[in-house]
Amino acid sequence: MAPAGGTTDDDLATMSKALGHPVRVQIMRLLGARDTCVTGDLVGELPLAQSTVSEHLRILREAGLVQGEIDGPRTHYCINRERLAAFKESVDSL
Amino acid sequence: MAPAGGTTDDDLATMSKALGHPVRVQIMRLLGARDTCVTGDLVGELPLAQSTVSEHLRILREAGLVQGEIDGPRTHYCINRERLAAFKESVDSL
DNA sequence: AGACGTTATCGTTATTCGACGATACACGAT
DNA sequence: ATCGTGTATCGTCGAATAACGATAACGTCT
Repeated sequence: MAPAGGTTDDDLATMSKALGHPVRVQIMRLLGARDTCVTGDLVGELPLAQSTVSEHLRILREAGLVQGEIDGPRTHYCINRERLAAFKESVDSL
Repeated sequence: MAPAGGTTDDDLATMSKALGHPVRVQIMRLLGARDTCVTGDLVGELPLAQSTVSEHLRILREAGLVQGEIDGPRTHYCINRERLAAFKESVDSL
């Protein structure tokens, strides 16, 4: 089975797992709406501790769904469009 | 945010979580290739105990991605196309 | 250099997951 | 009714997850 868009089934599982938490879905929606935002903004939108939000961002980042760019003292997060597209393609292949 | 295809973000998270394991992705592929198959067939294809496979099927079933039809002593599993389509739609909306 | 603001990491705790073997359940056949 | 076959469920154990507070790391400003 040729993996779609250079994405293996393990990648599909990893990215699915990352999306397998309501808060992380919400974070993706927030990032999609604003295109980019700082960690603190997300903390303000969510009823969670700063460290917890940071953890969720780490999981999304390690799955490749999101990328963070350090900008001085803060970090700008945005959706990794390329990876997200690859994920959609993998899901479509099911 | 209007949920796509009657699917909430929680549903999206639940289904993503169900797909968040390589074995379950593989099961979906197997079911997709054969259209339907009996639990025993899947056990034969996977290096896992029967009870473990049954557990994975339960998770996929509870997430709605798969449905099992009892046929005498065995159970035929097949992909729930409707729910899978709703899932794809939800993913596309990200 | 020192203080502040922002974010990531660490340590902890309760909960959930993944895998297995053993067992119970349901059905068809004898 | 009993046996055998195929599945699901239960109990258990180790590993991973989710959440938090506390703390460390990094940049910026004075």
